[in-house]
Amino acid sequence: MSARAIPYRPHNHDACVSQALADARAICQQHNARLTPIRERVLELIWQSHKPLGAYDVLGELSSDGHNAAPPTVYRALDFLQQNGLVHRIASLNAFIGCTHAGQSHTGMFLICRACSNVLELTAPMVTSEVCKAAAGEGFRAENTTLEIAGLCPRCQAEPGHD
Amino acid sequence: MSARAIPYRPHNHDACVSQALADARAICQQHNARLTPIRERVLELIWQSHKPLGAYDVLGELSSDGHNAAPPTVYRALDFLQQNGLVHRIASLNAFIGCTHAGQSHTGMFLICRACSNVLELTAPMVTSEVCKAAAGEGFRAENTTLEIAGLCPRCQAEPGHD
DNA sequence: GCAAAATTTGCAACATTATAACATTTGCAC
DNA sequence: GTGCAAATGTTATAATGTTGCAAATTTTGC
Ligand SMILES: [Zn+2]
Ligand SMILES: [Zn+2]
Ligand SMILES: [Zn+2]
Ligand SMILES: [Zn+2]
Repeated sequence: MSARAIPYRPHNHDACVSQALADARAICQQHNARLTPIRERVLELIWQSHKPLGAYDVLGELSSDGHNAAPPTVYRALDFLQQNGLVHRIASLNAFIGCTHAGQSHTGMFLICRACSNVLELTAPMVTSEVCKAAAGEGFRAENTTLEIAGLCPRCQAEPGHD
Repeated sequence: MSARAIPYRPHNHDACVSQALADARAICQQHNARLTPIRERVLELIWQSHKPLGAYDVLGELSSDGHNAAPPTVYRALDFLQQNGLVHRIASLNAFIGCTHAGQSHTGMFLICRACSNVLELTAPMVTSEVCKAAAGEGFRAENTTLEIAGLCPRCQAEPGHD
């Protein structure tokens, strides 16, 4: 059996953050999109862990920074990051998570642990194709898929309640 | 090719409502759950169409009824109906829709038309099994799946913008 | 460089969705 | 009927998200 995915094992999370920021800079350059300081800071905050973060949590962190931000500041930054495929919104949690497939065209599928809150984003081609098939079977043209799975991650199955 | 699903063709919607209410009464009896007048009325309101309805829309309709309800009344009724598998919450819309598979154990998959708002609930066993397979591949124990697909229904592909 | 245009940010108010806490009423068992 | 549990009423408040407009910044055209 293969190794657990990143969120499920100890890892150097600073490397996750650095990578995400580097990717973001590259992608924004390609898109001619401006990754301004606020946007970059919001992305960094979103990436502070593999747990999704609410908009008002981001707002709170910005305030701790000494940056006196209002909700629109955060929502606009999040919109920008979503537009550029750098973060995803988790509808079932009203929260946001850094995309681990930035730059790749993909349909995210999110495994959300109800015990530790960590989220793993997967691309599952077979799932995507079955979803399209099911929709097509009803004559429906699928454009955007929300696929969020709540449950227990491997760590929390073994040892409930840890971080 | 087979006929379109109910929401996508003209039909006697009163029959949808009657059926849903009859099913609800039967299911609540089985569960020893009390389908009180308010709960039944909320279910009926949710079923007024195949479009999802927000909690505050329900609240407004109750007020029109002359019933002076407050938000908790509606949310409690909706919780009850969800518990008993009679309605689903559409996370991506913050809205509620009548379950078309009440009484059957199922994982709902919702096709949401962005033009006319109608929602079709499907059960797609192949999708469910691929989702479980993908989750299991990461060691994740899936408990609850949110699967919502936005796009264009067959009618709106042919003739955009109608009801 | 410099003015005009476009984008981004600041800011205040507001809208929508959902819950908490506690009192009151209703249905049911005994 | 009394007592208990479930359901509902009521008030207030929390959490999430948006609108509209002004000020600042960046880009563009010259
Ligand atoms: Zn990490
Ligand atoms: Zn992604
Ligand atoms: Zn109908
Ligand atoms: Zn259903």
